[in-house]
Amino acid sequence: MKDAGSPRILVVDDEPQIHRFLGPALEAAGYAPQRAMTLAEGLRLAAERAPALVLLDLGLPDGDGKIAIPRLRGFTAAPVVVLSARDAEAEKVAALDAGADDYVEKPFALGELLARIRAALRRSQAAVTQPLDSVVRTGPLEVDFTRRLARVDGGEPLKLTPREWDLLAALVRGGEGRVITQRQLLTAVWGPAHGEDAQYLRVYVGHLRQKLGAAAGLIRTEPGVGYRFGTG
Amino acid sequence: MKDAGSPRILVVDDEPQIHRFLGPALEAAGYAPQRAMTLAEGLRLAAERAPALVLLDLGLPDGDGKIAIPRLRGFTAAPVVVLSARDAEAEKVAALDAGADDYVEKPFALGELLARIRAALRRSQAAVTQPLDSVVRTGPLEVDFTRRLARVDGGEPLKLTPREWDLLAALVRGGEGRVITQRQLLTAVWGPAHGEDAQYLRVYVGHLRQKLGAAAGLIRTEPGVGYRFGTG
DNA sequence: TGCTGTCTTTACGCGTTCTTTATGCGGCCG
DNA sequence: CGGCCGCATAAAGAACGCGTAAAGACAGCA
Repeated sequence: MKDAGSPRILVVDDEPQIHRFLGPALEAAGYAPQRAMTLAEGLRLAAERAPALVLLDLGLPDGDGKIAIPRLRGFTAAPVVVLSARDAEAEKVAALDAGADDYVEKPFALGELLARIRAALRRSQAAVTQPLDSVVRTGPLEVDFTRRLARVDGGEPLKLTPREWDLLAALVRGGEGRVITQRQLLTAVWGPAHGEDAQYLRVYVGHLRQKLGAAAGLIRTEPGVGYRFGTG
Repeated sequence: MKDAGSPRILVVDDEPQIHRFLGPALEAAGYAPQRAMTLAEGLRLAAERAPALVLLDLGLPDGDGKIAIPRLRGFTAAPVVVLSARDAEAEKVAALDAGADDYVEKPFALGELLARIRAALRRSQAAVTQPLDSVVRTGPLEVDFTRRLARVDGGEPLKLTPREWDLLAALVRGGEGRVITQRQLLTAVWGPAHGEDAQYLRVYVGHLRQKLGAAAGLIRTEPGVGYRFGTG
């Protein structure tokens, strides 16, 4: 995405107050705000103006904003930052699962919103230019993402089934020391539909630990939450 | 958001005396007071001028100040400090539950009010930077939200159960010195259905204080209201 | 058809965590 | 002074989550 002129930011919200507040603020921050009051208008403008980023309110008069996310994704890769007054965890997860890039709860500080906008734009830039490292070493474990190989202590490549590999990859990609929730792992490996089947995880984490042998300790359980990958 | 010039403080109160008293006092303290006598005017000014903080009286001619708090929260995260009559503890709790950041009992000492204003502004400033680095240090306590870790004096990570972690996170996220009501904590950790089971809080705050050891003093009880996190 | 490897599902033991109840303490008001 | 309320702490049974094993389902393949 080119940075010619001011990046356009499409604001989809039905409250005039929000537009009064955000319009000048976005301009002052060097963006060109586009204004839409309904979902239909938002989708139309997103198609016509090709904004660099979309700020999307979830509570719109003509429908739940969540259903708009897949439709937006159909014709633009612009990051979607969801604005919502609902602080319900479930809403947040549903929006992110639907493809939103970030989520800002509606008592928002302007500074935080701008920081998240910058971060989202930075990511969308980086996604185009920066390939992920294809090989990651962590303690005795070496994971080669492009070859879909994993080995321990430089020995023979592990014989992993597809699901086992996906699970290991999801854990390693999360980064060392980072907790990855059960739902994140389940949606990454089995898809959003199986976000509740935690038993799958127990079974396959068990398989992985067995095959990892000396590196089994790299997968640590975070009870009630998920798993954490890494040493120490 | 630019911090050019003095931070604006919106004072919403129907008593001219209060404005006569607070106006010069706030100016002398380096703020730019904005004056509103009614709820409607206060909301309008809050949207137009984007004040850094709102001082809100609860007893206004055109409606209970409490209902204004969610509306303010819809478009700004500027902290709201409530001015309340002394003997109305229920009012105080309701305002905090509605999203107020702090309360000052009327009649108030100017020094205390200014101190609470400084604290609230400090918190809102911190809120802009915190979500990005996600590590918060407060006295001897260090909390890493993305890693779900907490440690005291740089020692070993605390072994916290899910509920204990959720409770600590809710307290720390509130910011240093901020009061969080029992209901807010209960709904954050146990869900809205358990908004009344204050005994849970006593049990788990007890567990937390025990595990925090030297940092136990960071969780202070606010009798009849909730808990306050932070030093001093 | 039978074999093989993978995935899904069920069952169960075990340790941890949560919930609930009981009890003591201190402040506040009549 | 005595009773009441809210807070803090301890303890015990109930409930839950984790890990493991193992059986059935299903597809690929000879």
